[in-house]
Amino acid sequence: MLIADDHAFVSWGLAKALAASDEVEVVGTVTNGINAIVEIRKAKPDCAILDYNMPGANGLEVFLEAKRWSPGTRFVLLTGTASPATIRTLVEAGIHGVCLKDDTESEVVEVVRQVCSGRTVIGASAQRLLKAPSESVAVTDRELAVLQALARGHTNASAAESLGVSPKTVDSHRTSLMRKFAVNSTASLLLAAVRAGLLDPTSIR
Amino acid sequence: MLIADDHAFVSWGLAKALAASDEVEVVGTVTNGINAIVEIRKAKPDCAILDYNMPGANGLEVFLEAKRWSPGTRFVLLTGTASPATIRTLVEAGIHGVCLKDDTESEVVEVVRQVCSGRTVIGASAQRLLKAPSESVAVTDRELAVLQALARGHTNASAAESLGVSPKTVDSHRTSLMRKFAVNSTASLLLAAVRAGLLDPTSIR
DNA sequence: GCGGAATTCAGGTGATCGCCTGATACTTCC
DNA sequence: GGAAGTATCAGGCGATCACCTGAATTCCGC
Repeated sequence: MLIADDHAFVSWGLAKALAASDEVEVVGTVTNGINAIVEIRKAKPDCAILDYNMPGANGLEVFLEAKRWSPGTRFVLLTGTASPATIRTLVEAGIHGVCLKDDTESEVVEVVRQVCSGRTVIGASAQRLLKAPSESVAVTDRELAVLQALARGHTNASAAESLGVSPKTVDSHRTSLMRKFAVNSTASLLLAAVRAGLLDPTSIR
Repeated sequence: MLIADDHAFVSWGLAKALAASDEVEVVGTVTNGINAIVEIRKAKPDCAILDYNMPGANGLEVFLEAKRWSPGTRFVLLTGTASPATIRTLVEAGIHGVCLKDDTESEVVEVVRQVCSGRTVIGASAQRLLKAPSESVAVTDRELAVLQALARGHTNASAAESLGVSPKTVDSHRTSLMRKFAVNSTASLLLAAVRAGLLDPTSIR
Protein backbone atom coordinates (compact mmCIF):
# COMPACT_ATOMS: atom_id res chain seq x y z
CA MET A 1 0.00 0.00 0.00
CA LEU A 2 1.34 3.39 -1.04
CA ILE A 3 -0.28 6.67 -0.07
CA ALA A 4 0.00 9.79 -2.22
CA ASP A 5 -1.52 12.94 -0.78
CA ASP A 6 -0.06 16.42 -0.60
CA HIS A 7 -1.61 16.91 2.83
CA ALA A 8 0.60 15.18 5.35
CA PHE A 9 -2.19 15.33 7.86
CA VAL A 10 -4.52 13.37 5.62
CA SER A 11 -1.83 10.79 4.86
CA TRP A 12 -1.34 10.30 8.56
CA GLY A 13 -5.06 9.79 9.13
CA LEU A 14 -5.27 7.37 6.27
CA ALA A 15 -2.32 5.33 7.50
CA LYS A 16 -3.84 5.31 10.98
CA ALA A 17 -7.20 4.17 9.68
CA LEU A 18 -5.73 1.39 7.58
CA ALA A 19 -3.37 0.23 10.29
CA ALA A 20 -6.36 -0.72 12.41
CA SER A 21 -7.25 -3.39 9.92
CA ASP A 22 -4.17 -5.58 9.92
CA GLU A 23 -4.52 -6.72 6.34
CA VAL A 24 -2.66 -3.82 4.83
CA GLU A 25 0.82 -2.53 5.33
CA VAL A 26 1.68 1.02 4.33
CA VAL A 27 5.02 0.92 2.51
CA GLY A 28 5.36 4.62 1.89
CA THR A 29 3.79 8.03 1.57
CA VAL A 30 4.56 10.70 -0.99
CA THR A 31 3.32 14.25 -1.24
CA ASN A 32 3.39 15.00 -4.94
CA GLY A 33 2.33 13.42 -8.20
CA ILE A 34 5.77 12.99 -9.72
CA ASN A 35 7.12 11.17 -6.69
CA ALA A 36 4.03 9.01 -6.67
CA ILE A 37 4.79 7.80 -10.19
CA VAL A 38 8.45 7.19 -9.37
CA GLU A 39 7.64 5.39 -6.16
CA ILE A 40 4.97 3.16 -7.66
CA ARG A 41 7.29 2.27 -10.51
CA LYS A 42 9.97 1.34 -8.01
CA ALA A 43 7.98 -0.35 -5.26
CA LYS A 44 5.19 -1.86 -7.37
CA PRO A 45 2.78 -1.89 -4.40
CA ASP A 46 -0.33 -4.06 -4.35
CA CYS A 47 -2.39 -0.96 -3.94
CA ALA A 48 -2.00 2.82 -4.15
CA ILE A 49 -4.25 5.53 -2.77
CA LEU A 50 -4.06 8.73 -4.76
CA ASP A 51 -5.26 12.20 -3.98
CA TYR A 52 -6.57 14.07 -7.00
CA ASN A 53 -5.12 17.50 -6.34
CA MET A 54 -1.40 17.17 -6.00
CA PRO A 55 1.50 19.31 -7.15
CA GLY A 56 3.38 17.88 -10.09
CA ALA A 57 0.71 15.60 -11.44
CA ASN A 58 -2.91 15.07 -10.52
CA GLY A 59 -4.46 11.76 -9.51
CA LEU A 60 -5.64 10.91 -13.00
CA GLU A 61 -2.26 11.60 -14.54
CA VAL A 62 -0.51 9.56 -11.86
CA PHE A 63 -2.91 6.69 -12.41
CA LEU A 64 -2.50 6.64 -16.19
CA GLU A 65 1.26 6.81 -16.02
CA ALA A 66 1.83 4.54 -13.03
CA LYS A 67 -0.34 1.68 -14.24
CA ARG A 68 1.88 1.37 -17.30
CA TRP A 69 4.84 0.67 -15.05
CA SER A 70 3.06 -1.34 -12.44
CA PRO A 71 0.06 -3.08 -14.01
CA GLY A 72 -0.48 -5.23 -10.94
CA THR A 73 -1.17 -2.27 -8.67
CA ARG A 74 -4.76 -1.49 -7.78
CA PHE A 75 -5.63 2.19 -7.55
CA VAL A 76 -8.01 4.07 -5.28
CA LEU A 77 -8.63 7.75 -5.79
CA LEU A 78 -9.39 9.67 -2.62
CA THR A 79 -10.28 13.28 -3.22
CA GLY A 80 -11.74 16.17 -1.30
CA THR A 81 -13.87 17.73 -3.94
CA ALA A 82 -14.65 16.48 -7.39
CA SER A 83 -17.13 17.19 -10.13
CA PRO A 84 -19.28 14.36 -11.50
CA ALA A 85 -17.40 14.80 -14.77
CA THR A 86 -14.04 14.20 -13.12
CA ILE A 87 -15.28 11.05 -11.43
CA ARG A 88 -16.73 9.75 -14.67
CA THR A 89 -13.43 10.37 -16.42
CA LEU A 90 -11.62 8.40 -13.76
CA VAL A 91 -14.01 5.49 -13.91
CA GLU A 92 -13.81 5.40 -17.68
CA ALA A 93 -10.03 5.45 -17.42
CA GLY A 94 -10.36 2.22 -15.46
CA ILE A 95 -9.56 3.22 -11.90
CA HIS A 96 -10.46 0.57 -9.34
CA GLY A 97 -11.89 2.68 -6.56
CA VAL A 98 -13.09 6.21 -5.91
CA CYS A 99 -14.08 7.80 -2.67
CA LEU A 100 -14.38 11.31 -1.33
CA LYS A 101 -13.02 12.73 1.86
CA ASP A 102 -16.52 13.39 3.07
CA ASP A 103 -17.00 9.67 3.35
CA THR A 104 -16.57 8.36 6.86
CA GLU A 105 -13.33 6.69 7.88
CA SER A 106 -14.93 3.24 7.92
CA GLU A 107 -16.33 3.77 4.43
CA VAL A 108 -12.90 4.70 3.13
CA VAL A 109 -11.27 1.69 4.74
CA GLU A 110 -13.99 -0.55 3.38
CA VAL A 111 -13.50 0.76 -0.17
CA VAL A 112 -9.76 0.22 0.06
CA ARG A 113 -10.24 -3.34 1.35
CA GLN A 114 -12.73 -4.18 -1.39
CA VAL A 115 -10.43 -2.79 -4.06
CA CYS A 116 -7.48 -4.74 -2.67
CA SER A 117 -9.50 -7.91 -2.87
CA GLY A 118 -10.05 -7.38 -6.56
CA ARG A 119 -13.32 -5.53 -6.79
CA THR A 120 -14.03 -2.14 -8.30
CA VAL A 121 -15.86 0.14 -5.90
CA ILE A 122 -17.31 3.63 -5.94
CA GLY A 123 -17.68 5.06 -2.44
CA ALA A 124 -21.06 6.14 -1.13
CA SER A 125 -20.61 9.88 -1.43
CA ALA A 126 -19.08 9.61 -4.89
CA GLN A 127 -22.09 7.57 -5.99
CA ARG A 128 -24.37 10.22 -4.57
CA LEU A 129 -22.49 12.82 -6.61
CA LEU A 130 -22.92 10.80 -9.78
CA LYS A 131 -26.60 10.14 -9.23
CA ALA A 132 -27.39 13.69 -8.18
CA PRO A 133 -29.71 15.46 -10.60
CA SER A 134 -27.02 16.75 -12.87
CA GLU A 135 -27.18 20.50 -12.80
CA SER A 136 -23.97 20.36 -14.73
CA VAL A 137 -23.97 21.70 -18.24
CA ALA A 138 -23.39 19.20 -21.02
CA VAL A 139 -20.37 20.33 -22.98
CA THR A 140 -19.21 18.63 -26.15
CA ASP A 141 -15.61 17.65 -26.87
CA ARG A 142 -14.96 20.52 -29.25
CA GLU A 143 -16.59 23.01 -26.94
CA LEU A 144 -14.31 21.88 -24.15
CA ALA A 145 -11.29 22.23 -26.43
CA VAL A 146 -12.34 25.78 -27.26
CA LEU A 147 -12.89 26.50 -23.57
CA GLN A 148 -9.41 25.33 -22.69
CA ALA A 149 -7.85 27.29 -25.52
CA LEU A 150 -9.60 30.45 -24.36
CA ALA A 151 -8.52 29.73 -20.78
CA ARG A 152 -4.91 29.67 -21.95
CA GLY A 153 -5.34 33.27 -23.01
CA HIS A 154 -6.05 32.73 -26.70
CA THR A 155 -8.27 35.10 -28.61
CA ASN A 156 -10.85 33.65 -30.96
CA ALA A 157 -8.40 33.90 -33.81
CA SER A 158 -5.39 32.37 -32.09
CA ALA A 159 -7.52 29.65 -30.53
CA ALA A 160 -8.76 28.84 -34.01
CA GLU A 161 -5.20 28.53 -35.22
CA SER A 162 -4.16 26.28 -32.37
CA LEU A 163 -7.17 24.06 -32.99
CA GLY A 164 -6.70 24.11 -36.73
CA VAL A 165 -10.14 25.49 -37.58
CA SER A 166 -11.64 28.75 -38.78
CA PRO A 167 -12.12 31.62 -36.33
CA LYS A 168 -15.81 31.44 -37.15
CA THR A 169 -15.95 27.88 -35.84
CA VAL A 170 -14.43 28.96 -32.55
CA ASP A 171 -16.96 31.77 -32.50
CA SER A 172 -19.76 29.24 -32.94
CA HIS A 173 -18.58 27.02 -30.10
CA ARG A 174 -17.97 29.96 -27.81
CA THR A 175 -21.39 31.39 -28.54
CA SER A 176 -23.09 28.08 -27.81
CA LEU A 177 -21.08 27.71 -24.61
CA MET A 178 -22.16 31.14 -23.51
CA ARG A 179 -25.77 30.24 -24.19
CA LYS A 180 -25.42 27.00 -22.21
CA PHE A 181 -23.87 28.77 -19.25
CA ALA A 182 -26.20 31.76 -19.56
CA VAL A 183 -23.42 34.31 -19.51
CA ASN A 184 -22.66 37.22 -21.80
CA SER A 185 -18.89 37.45 -21.97
CA THR A 186 -15.91 35.20 -22.42
CA ALA A 187 -14.66 36.34 -19.04
CA SER A 188 -17.73 35.11 -17.13
CA LEU A 189 -17.81 32.02 -19.31
CA LEU A 190 -14.41 30.96 -18.02
CA LEU A 191 -15.38 31.63 -14.41
CA ALA A 192 -18.58 29.64 -14.87
CA ALA A 193 -16.56 26.79 -16.34
CA VAL A 194 -14.25 26.84 -13.33
CA ARG A 195 -17.27 26.73 -11.04
CA ALA A 196 -18.64 23.79 -13.00
CA GLY A 197 -15.38 21.90 -12.61
CA LEU A 198 -14.61 21.98 -16.31
CA LEU A 199 -11.49 24.08 -15.87
CA ASP A 200 -8.87 23.94 -13.19
CA PRO A 201 -7.46 27.45 -12.76
CA THR A 202 -4.34 26.15 -11.02
CA SER A 203 -3.25 23.85 -13.82
CA ILE A 204 -3.50 26.08 -16.85
CA ARG A 205 -0.64 26.72 -19.25
CA MET B 1 -13.49 21.09 21.45
CA LEU B 2 -15.71 21.29 18.41
CA ILE B 3 -14.62 20.20 14.96
CA ALA B 4 -16.09 21.72 11.79
CA ASP B 5 -14.95 20.18 8.53
CA ASP B 6 -17.01 19.15 5.57
CA HIS B 7 -14.79 16.12 5.07
CA ALA B 8 -15.91 13.47 7.52
CA PHE B 9 -12.69 11.62 6.95
CA VAL B 10 -10.61 14.60 8.05
CA SER B 11 -12.80 15.15 11.10
CA TRP B 12 -12.24 11.56 12.07
CA GLY B 13 -8.47 11.88 11.72
CA LEU B 14 -8.48 15.08 13.71
CA ALA B 15 -10.52 13.56 16.52
CA LYS B 16 -8.24 10.55 16.52
CA ALA B 17 -5.13 12.70 16.67
CA LEU B 18 -6.47 14.83 19.50
CA ALA B 19 -7.77 11.88 21.46
CA ALA B 20 -4.21 10.63 21.88
CA SER B 21 -3.44 13.64 23.99
CA ASP B 22 -5.89 13.33 26.86
CA GLU B 23 -6.21 17.04 27.49
CA VAL B 24 -8.95 17.63 25.00
CA GLU B 25 -12.38 16.19 24.63
CA VAL B 26 -14.20 16.40 21.34
CA VAL B 27 -17.76 17.44 22.05
CA GLY B 28 -19.04 17.39 18.51
CA THR B 29 -18.35 17.51 14.80
CA VAL B 30 -20.27 19.40 12.15
CA THR B 31 -19.91 19.37 8.39
CA ASN B 32 -21.05 22.79 7.31
CA GLY B 33 -20.53 26.40 8.25
CA ILE B 34 -24.07 27.18 9.34
CA ASN B 35 -24.22 24.26 11.74
CA ALA B 36 -20.83 25.25 13.08
CA ILE B 37 -22.18 28.67 14.08
CA VAL B 38 -25.31 27.17 15.61
CA GLU B 39 -23.36 24.55 17.49
CA ILE B 40 -20.73 26.92 18.85
CA ARG B 41 -23.46 29.30 19.97
CA LYS B 42 -25.18 26.46 21.77
CA ALA B 43 -22.26 24.50 23.21
CA LYS B 44 -19.82 27.37 23.78
CA PRO B 45 -16.82 25.04 23.53
CA ASP B 46 -13.39 26.01 24.87
CA CYS B 47 -11.99 25.57 21.41
CA ALA B 48 -13.21 25.10 17.85
CA ILE B 49 -11.30 23.85 14.83
CA LEU B 50 -12.66 25.23 11.58
CA ASP B 51 -12.05 24.19 8.01
CA TYR B 52 -11.94 27.11 5.60
CA ASN B 53 -13.87 25.61 2.71
CA MET B 54 -17.25 24.53 3.97
CA PRO B 55 -20.72 24.67 2.49
CA GLY B 56 -22.95 27.33 4.04
CA ALA B 57 -20.26 29.57 5.43
CA ASN B 58 -16.48 29.54 5.16
CA GLY B 59 -14.09 29.42 8.09
CA LEU B 60 -13.67 33.18 8.25
CA GLU B 61 -17.41 33.81 8.27
CA VAL B 62 -17.96 31.17 10.92
CA PHE B 63 -15.21 32.67 13.06
CA LEU B 64 -16.53 36.24 12.82
CA GLU B 65 -20.08 35.22 13.58
CA ALA B 66 -19.40 32.57 16.21
CA LYS B 67 -17.05 34.67 18.32
CA ARG B 68 -19.83 37.17 18.85
CA TRP B 69 -21.93 34.47 20.48
CA SER B 70 -19.16 32.64 22.24
CA PRO B 71 -16.37 35.08 23.04
CA GLY B 72 -14.63 32.56 25.27
CA THR B 73 -14.06 30.07 22.51
CA ARG B 74 -10.60 29.88 20.96
CA PHE B 75 -10.49 29.26 17.23
CA VAL B 76 -8.07 27.32 15.07
CA LEU B 77 -8.39 27.37 11.33
CA LEU B 78 -7.28 24.17 9.60
CA THR B 79 -7.35 24.38 5.85
CA GLY B 80 -6.06 22.41 2.92
CA THR B 81 -5.07 25.19 0.62
CA ALA B 82 -4.92 28.90 1.28
CA SER B 83 -3.39 31.96 -0.28
CA PRO B 84 -1.14 34.20 1.78
CA ALA B 85 -3.82 36.87 1.47
CA THR B 86 -6.44 34.63 3.05
CA ILE B 87 -4.19 33.77 5.95
CA ARG B 88 -3.34 37.42 6.51
CA THR B 89 -7.04 38.27 6.54
CA LEU B 90 -7.67 35.61 9.16
CA VAL B 91 -4.83 36.74 11.37
CA GLU B 92 -5.96 40.34 11.12
CA ALA B 93 -9.47 39.26 12.05
CA GLY B 94 -7.97 37.92 15.26
CA ILE B 95 -8.07 34.17 14.86
CA HIS B 96 -6.03 32.30 17.45
CA GLY B 97 -4.41 29.61 15.35
CA VAL B 98 -3.87 28.70 11.72
CA CYS B 99 -2.48 25.54 10.27
CA LEU B 100 -2.58 23.77 6.95
CA LYS B 101 -3.36 20.19 6.22
CA ASP B 102 0.12 19.66 4.87
CA ASP B 103 1.41 20.08 8.37
CA THR B 104 2.14 16.81 10.10
CA GLU B 105 -0.31 15.38 12.59
CA SER B 106 1.94 16.22 15.52
CA GLU B 107 2.29 19.82 14.33
CA VAL B 108 -1.48 20.18 14.13
CA VAL B 109 -1.98 18.73 17.59
CA GLU B 110 0.71 21.00 18.96
CA VAL B 111 -0.91 24.09 17.45
CA VAL B 112 -4.27 23.13 18.93
CA ARG B 113 -2.75 22.55 22.35
CA GLN B 114 -0.91 25.87 22.30
CA VAL B 115 -4.04 27.72 21.24
CA CYS B 116 -6.09 26.03 23.95
CA SER B 117 -3.56 27.17 26.51
CA GLY B 118 -4.07 30.78 25.48
CA ARG B 119 -1.41 31.43 22.92
CA THR B 120 -1.81 32.51 19.32
CA VAL B 121 0.03 30.24 16.93
CA ILE B 122 0.66 30.05 13.21
CA GLY B 123 1.59 26.54 12.09
CA ALA B 124 4.89 25.86 10.37
CA SER B 125 3.59 25.46 6.84
CA ALA B 126 1.34 28.51 7.11
CA GLN B 127 4.35 30.55 8.24
CA ARG B 128 6.29 29.28 5.27
CA LEU B 129 3.47 30.44 3.04
CA LEU B 130 3.50 33.90 4.56
CA LYS B 131 7.25 34.26 4.39
CA ALA B 132 7.55 32.89 0.88
CA PRO B 133 8.86 35.44 -1.58
CA SER B 134 5.55 36.93 -2.45
CA GLU B 135 5.00 36.30 -6.10
CA SER B 136 1.56 37.68 -5.50
CA VAL B 137 0.60 40.81 -7.35
CA ALA B 138 -0.12 43.91 -5.31
CA VAL B 139 -3.65 45.02 -6.10
CA THR B 140 -5.17 48.23 -4.83
CA ASP B 141 -8.62 48.47 -3.27
CA ARG B 142 -10.24 49.99 -6.30
CA GLU B 143 -8.60 47.51 -8.61
CA LEU B 144 -9.98 44.68 -6.52
CA ALA B 145 -13.43 46.23 -6.64
CA VAL B 146 -13.23 46.42 -10.42
CA LEU B 147 -12.00 42.83 -10.56
CA GLN B 148 -14.95 41.63 -8.53
CA ALA B 149 -17.42 43.61 -10.60
CA LEU B 150 -16.03 42.11 -13.79
CA ALA B 151 -16.15 38.65 -12.20
CA ARG B 152 -19.84 39.15 -11.60
CA GLY B 153 -20.29 39.42 -15.33
CA HIS B 154 -20.32 43.19 -15.64
CA THR B 155 -19.01 44.89 -18.76
CA ASN B 156 -16.78 47.92 -18.36
CA ALA B 157 -19.80 50.16 -18.61
CA SER B 158 -22.06 48.32 -16.18
CA ALA B 159 -19.21 47.83 -13.74
CA ALA B 160 -18.65 51.58 -13.88
CA GLU B 161 -22.29 52.15 -13.07
CA SER B 162 -22.28 49.74 -10.14
CA LEU B 163 -19.14 51.38 -8.76
CA GLY B 164 -20.43 54.87 -9.42
CA VAL B 165 -17.54 55.99 -11.60
CA SER B 166 -16.93 56.66 -15.26
CA PRO B 167 -16.43 53.75 -17.68
CA LYS B 168 -13.04 55.22 -18.43
CA THR B 169 -11.99 54.80 -14.82
CA VAL B 170 -12.91 51.15 -14.90
CA ASP B 171 -10.96 50.90 -18.13
CA SER B 172 -7.94 52.41 -16.39
CA HIS B 173 -8.05 50.00 -13.49
CA ARG B 174 -8.63 47.02 -15.74
CA THR B 175 -5.75 48.01 -17.97
CA SER B 176 -3.40 48.37 -15.04
CA LEU B 177 -4.57 45.03 -13.65
CA MET B 178 -3.87 43.39 -16.97
CA ARG B 179 -0.40 44.88 -17.00
CA LYS B 180 0.24 43.66 -13.46
CA PHE B 181 -0.88 40.15 -14.27
CA ALA B 182 0.79 40.19 -17.69
CA VAL B 183 -2.31 39.05 -19.54
CA ASN B 184 -4.06 40.46 -22.57
CA SER B 185 -7.74 39.87 -22.02
CA THR B 186 -10.33 40.29 -19.31
CA ALA B 187 -10.97 36.56 -19.52
CA SER B 188 -7.42 35.56 -18.64
CA LEU B 189 -7.28 38.36 -16.10
CA LEU B 190 -10.07 36.76 -14.12
CA LEU B 191 -8.48 33.33 -14.30
CA ALA B 192 -5.17 34.79 -13.17
CA ALA B 193 -6.94 36.49 -10.27
CA VAL B 194 -8.50 33.18 -9.27
CA ARG B 195 -5.09 31.53 -9.38
CA ALA B 196 -3.69 34.32 -7.24
CA GLY B 197 -6.41 33.79 -4.65
CA LEU B 198 -7.98 37.19 -5.23
CA LEU B 199 -11.23 35.74 -6.49
CA ASP B 200 -13.12 32.72 -5.30
CA PRO B 201 -15.00 31.28 -8.28
CA THR B 202 -17.37 29.32 -6.07
CA SER B 203 -18.64 32.32 -4.15
CA ILE B 204 -19.46 34.78 -6.88
CA ARG B 205 -22.87 36.35 -7.32
C1' DG C 1 -34.20 6.30 -43.97
C1' DC C 2 -34.92 10.28 -41.20
C1' DG C 3 -34.72 13.52 -37.36
C1' DG C 4 -31.46 15.41 -34.48
C1' DA C 5 -27.19 16.74 -32.66
C1' DA C 6 -22.44 18.05 -33.47
C1' DT C 7 -19.06 20.28 -36.22
C1' DT C 8 -17.72 23.07 -39.64
C1' DC C 9 -17.87 27.67 -41.91
C1' DA C 10 -19.78 32.36 -43.99
C1' DG C 11 -21.43 37.20 -43.98
C1' DG C 12 -22.67 41.04 -41.46
C1' DT C 13 -23.33 44.65 -37.74
C1' DG C 14 -23.02 47.23 -33.70
C1' DA C 15 -21.04 47.13 -29.16
C1' DT C 16 -17.12 46.49 -26.59
C1' DC C 17 -12.44 45.85 -25.63
C1' DG C 18 -7.37 46.81 -25.48
C1' DC C 19 -4.27 50.27 -25.43
C1' DC C 20 -2.37 54.77 -26.16
C1' DT C 21 -1.43 59.69 -24.52
C1' DG C 22 -2.47 63.08 -21.37
C1' DA C 23 -4.63 65.62 -17.59
C1' DT C 24 -6.20 66.74 -12.64
C1' DA C 25 -6.41 65.90 -7.87
C1' DC C 26 -5.44 63.72 -3.52
C1' DT C 27 -2.30 60.97 -0.23
C1' DT C 28 1.83 59.60 1.52
C1' DC C 29 6.47 59.60 2.45
C1' DC C 30 11.08 61.22 2.72
C1' DG D 1 8.02 70.79 -0.83
C1' DG D 2 8.91 67.67 -4.40
C1' DA D 3 8.50 62.61 -5.64
C1' DA D 4 5.78 58.72 -6.01
C1' DG D 5 1.69 56.32 -6.11
C1' DT D 6 -3.32 56.06 -6.54
C1' DA D 7 -7.76 57.45 -8.38
C1' DT D 8 -10.29 59.95 -11.34
C1' DC D 9 -11.62 61.05 -16.27
C1' DA D 10 -11.06 62.28 -21.57
C1' DG D 11 -10.40 61.38 -26.60
C1' DG D 12 -9.42 58.33 -30.01
C1' DC D 13 -8.62 54.13 -32.86
C1' DG D 14 -8.17 49.56 -34.58
C1' DA D 15 -9.06 44.91 -33.15
C1' DT D 16 -12.11 41.91 -31.25
C1' DC D 17 -16.24 40.34 -29.43
C1' DA D 18 -21.23 39.16 -29.13
C1' DC D 19 -24.90 37.84 -31.70
C1' DC D 20 -27.62 37.03 -35.72
C1' DT D 21 -29.09 34.11 -39.90
C1' DG D 22 -28.02 30.55 -42.79
C1' DA D 23 -25.91 26.33 -44.55
C1' DA D 24 -23.13 21.93 -45.55
C1' DT D 25 -21.37 17.79 -43.54
C1' DT D 26 -21.12 13.86 -40.63
C1' DC D 27 -22.65 10.64 -37.30
C1' DC D 28 -25.88 8.44 -34.14
C1' DG D 29 -30.22 6.54 -32.69
C1' DC D 30 -34.94 5.15 -33.58
